[in-house]
Amino acid sequence: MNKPIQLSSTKASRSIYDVLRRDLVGGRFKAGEKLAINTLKEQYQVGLSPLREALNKLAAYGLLIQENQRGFRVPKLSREELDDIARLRTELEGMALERAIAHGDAVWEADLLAAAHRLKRADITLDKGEEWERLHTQFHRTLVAPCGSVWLLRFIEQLHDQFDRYRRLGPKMPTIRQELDEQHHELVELALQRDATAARALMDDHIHKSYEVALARYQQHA
Amino acid sequence: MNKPIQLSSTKASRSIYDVLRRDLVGGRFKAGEKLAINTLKEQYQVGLSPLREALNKLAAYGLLIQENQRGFRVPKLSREELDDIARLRTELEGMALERAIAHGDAVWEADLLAAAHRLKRADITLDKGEEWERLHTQFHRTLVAPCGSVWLLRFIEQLHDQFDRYRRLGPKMPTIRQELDEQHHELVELALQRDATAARALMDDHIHKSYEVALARYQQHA
DNA sequence: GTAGGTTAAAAAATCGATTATTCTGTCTAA
DNA sequence: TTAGACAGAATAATCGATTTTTTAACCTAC
Repeated sequence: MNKPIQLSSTKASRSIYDVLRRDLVGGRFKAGEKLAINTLKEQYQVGLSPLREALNKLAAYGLLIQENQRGFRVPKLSREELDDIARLRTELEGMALERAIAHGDAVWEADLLAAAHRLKRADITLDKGEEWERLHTQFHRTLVAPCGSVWLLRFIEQLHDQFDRYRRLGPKMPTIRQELDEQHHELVELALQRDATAARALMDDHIHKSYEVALARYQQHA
Repeated sequence: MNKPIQLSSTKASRSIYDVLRRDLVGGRFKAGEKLAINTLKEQYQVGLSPLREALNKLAAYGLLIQENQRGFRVPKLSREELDDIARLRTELEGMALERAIAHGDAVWEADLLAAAHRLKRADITLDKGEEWERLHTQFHRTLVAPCGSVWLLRFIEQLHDQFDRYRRLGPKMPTIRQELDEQHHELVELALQRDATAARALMDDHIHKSYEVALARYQQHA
């Protein structure tokens, strides 16, 4: 981290939260790293106040650790936490999927097909950049959207971000990655068939496969 | 809201977050109310920067709504949201309780007895002020503490705060309140007996009774 | 009489500078 | 030689003032 990153300007100060969140999830900061506020200020070309407010929000969200009078730090990663996040994500996202299948209407079906299609188009190009990540997140969000619980969706989104921090540091593993891509379409099919049990089982497996990708990093080094 | 509230001083600026959180959960602000930052600044005797950072954190936590360039607002209350919070709290706190009963050790047993005892002492005095609330929260936290999931505990705490916003606006209902007090001891007994199924069932009922207290407010007016 | 536009007042957001705290390296004493 | 304390530098937190944006009132034109 040492060069200016974003100058998308026009109101950038308001979106500094989104940019930082994206960069934190994307692993542009080292885990455990201490954030030098003045450096960030220059890198992101924002004032101190908006920056500090964004950092405070990110700390409350769980993407940063705020230490007494010692600034902000990127949370460390651990296998224990990865296990925790994966397990809880399985429970909550499974729960939400069942409810979404029970309540989703025709609009949802259309949205789901559209989200899956956009994701598939991005799969094909194979470069899997920031845009693929966005579409992938959007797909999973659409899948559980009509679950009827605002708070459940909120927690799932938070866990998703946490999980992605780990997953995106994992190795390529093209076989598993391709299986994961295929599962997205299978999830849509099961959802449209309103087969909650099968859909939930597939979601469990989907998260477990992603978990294995993330876990592979710990089995290599450390 | 129109008089200075806290002058506990010494480092008050750092704890403005805690004070505001307590006051928001405790219902000292009207639901839907717009917070006038300059007024808050005077009421709580803090500077603008610490105050704004606290408000930002509270917004990320879900106790405030942050509107584009229009400051902060206390979230509205609705029966639909109360249903959502109660249902999700039942699921998550039940899940955590089962895990805690499976993993809790002897230290936990002692902590639990202590927390229940302190709460009972406070029950007896019957005035049910801020101190009772603190002990009550602490009791429920102790109950699920050894569940093994940092993230689950985090979400439960968040939901607990949200739930309490509603519960504390409910009517007296002394009969139900007394039943609730008694259930705390029964929960401890079942936890010590490691009867996860019965404990979870009792927890479901416990939350449901609290839910009825909170709900009563909507059945009266509105 | 009302809709749309203009302007003044209020409030929120941001900035630049100041203050307080923590960190780091060095010196002294046991 | 090492532990502890001190001083200076670096950094975080806070403050007061400024800028920007929103809100509300008023005016004009249709």
